[in-house]
Amino acid sequence: MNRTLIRDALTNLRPPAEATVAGWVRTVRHSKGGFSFITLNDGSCLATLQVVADGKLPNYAEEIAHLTTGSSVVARGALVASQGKGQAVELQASEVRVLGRADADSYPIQPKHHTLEFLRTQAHLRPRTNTFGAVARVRNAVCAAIHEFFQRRGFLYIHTPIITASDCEGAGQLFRVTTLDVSAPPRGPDGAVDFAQDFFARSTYLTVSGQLEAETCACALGNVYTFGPTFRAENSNTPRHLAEFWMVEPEMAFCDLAGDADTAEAFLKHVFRAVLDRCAEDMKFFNDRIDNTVLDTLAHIADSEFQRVTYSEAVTLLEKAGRQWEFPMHWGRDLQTEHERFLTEETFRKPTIITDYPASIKPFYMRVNEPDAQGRRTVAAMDVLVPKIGEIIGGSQREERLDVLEARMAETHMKAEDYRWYADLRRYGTVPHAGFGLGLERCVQFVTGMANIRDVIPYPRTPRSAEY
RNA sequence: UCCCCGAUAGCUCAAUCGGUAGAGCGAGCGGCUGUUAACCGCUAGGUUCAAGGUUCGAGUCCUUGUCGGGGAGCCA
Repeated sequence: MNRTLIRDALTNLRPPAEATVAGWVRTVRHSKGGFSFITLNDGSCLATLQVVADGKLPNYAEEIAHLTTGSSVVARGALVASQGKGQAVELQASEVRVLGRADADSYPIQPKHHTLEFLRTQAHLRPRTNTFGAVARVRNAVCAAIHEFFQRRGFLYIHTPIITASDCEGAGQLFRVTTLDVSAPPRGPDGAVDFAQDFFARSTYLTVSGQLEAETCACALGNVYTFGPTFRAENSNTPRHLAEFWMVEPEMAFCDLAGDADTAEAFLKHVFRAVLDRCAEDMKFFNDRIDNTVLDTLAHIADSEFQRVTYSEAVTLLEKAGRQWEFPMHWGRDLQTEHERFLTEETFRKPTIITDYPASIKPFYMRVNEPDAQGRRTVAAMDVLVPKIGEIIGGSQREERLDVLEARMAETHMKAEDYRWYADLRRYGTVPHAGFGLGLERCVQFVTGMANIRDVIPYPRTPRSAEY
């Protein structure tokens, strides 16, 4: 069908102009004076187009007069200046074709306010609402900006496996992938399930991170990034966690922690600026209806330096804050949510990059720093914290020294043979390299102000929830 | 997984001390109107999440479970 997107009809066409539009009915107002106003949305933008259907249309009495919210419609006619007050232009229809009716008694999306919780139970229809349409468009703009940032800088987009045998130590619980009959799996002599008979002749899982594989590509191709789905079987029930989410993971050869942090900051600023520039209408909606701080916050961040502090400096700040912490802070403990929020929301009031965490609380692959003046051992790790969401990016410089890496693996009782391929990168032509991971949904949450991560992905997967 | 809160009409909510369930929106019908989530009138619509328990009597109190929300942990 050769149709005009409503976005283009509203912004690019200058009346009078002929146009055919197609979409779903938001509301209908009938006039016994002999015509109807059909408010049409096609998802191309937040705004709707008012279609005026004259009573002389051949299907007026039979179809148009009984049109309901949610019905799909194709309308052809002249785009003209509107006589009414709510809109600049409208479509004076010469033809209105009803493609599919929506029974008003059972259609769940009524022309009224619905709670986000209710709409979550209608995941297949909620994209037809203003909020979820806007989320979808902003999410798309974020993804486009992500690719654009890396492509402009010469990063290669690589694809790391979804099914993996490695568990990226410490990154959480795994979903097992198997074709074995779960009601009667083959068992070995010791009674344990014999995964040697499974599809891959070994235990396999859905990936929790493409980082280790991305490192192998970076250590050949220079700068690369992955952008794909990631799975965590953690029983996390919060507005910030999903069992299936999308992660962006750049990996850069010949790069240290400072370069990693520079890239992360430039990256976030690019994404925020792109959304402000390209999704003005949707962002105004979020600012008006969801969170009246998002526009100011994004504009401020896109133009200002991120705060950078070391973990040790952060601990000192927290100790001197003169606050009663639920979890008293001292060097060596991980930062709790209350500490991260204090730093990013109260102390600095902007995105904050915390670096150089104690080695004891971070995974084996992070590069070990020289001991500090007090002889404390840290690693070249960084977390980027933003107000309200908390950690939006986690990254590090990777340990490129074989002996140090092997010692760290031994410390944490890892099986060296499982990571032989990973150690090979250090065995043959090792280079300093660094990277980070961005949770796409947390980024979309931050940009839109949506409070619950389940509302920034079309079909959220969380514990006990995969209905659609 | 732990701690709090909640579940009543299609949706959003109300129901006093434990006394027999009500409104708005939506829907149907009628009226009116270049209307703007229109407006006015009428009508229909309920196993009060489930299972037990206390009581003459339970939407209301108790127990358990299910689901939802917030906080925490884990993290992105």
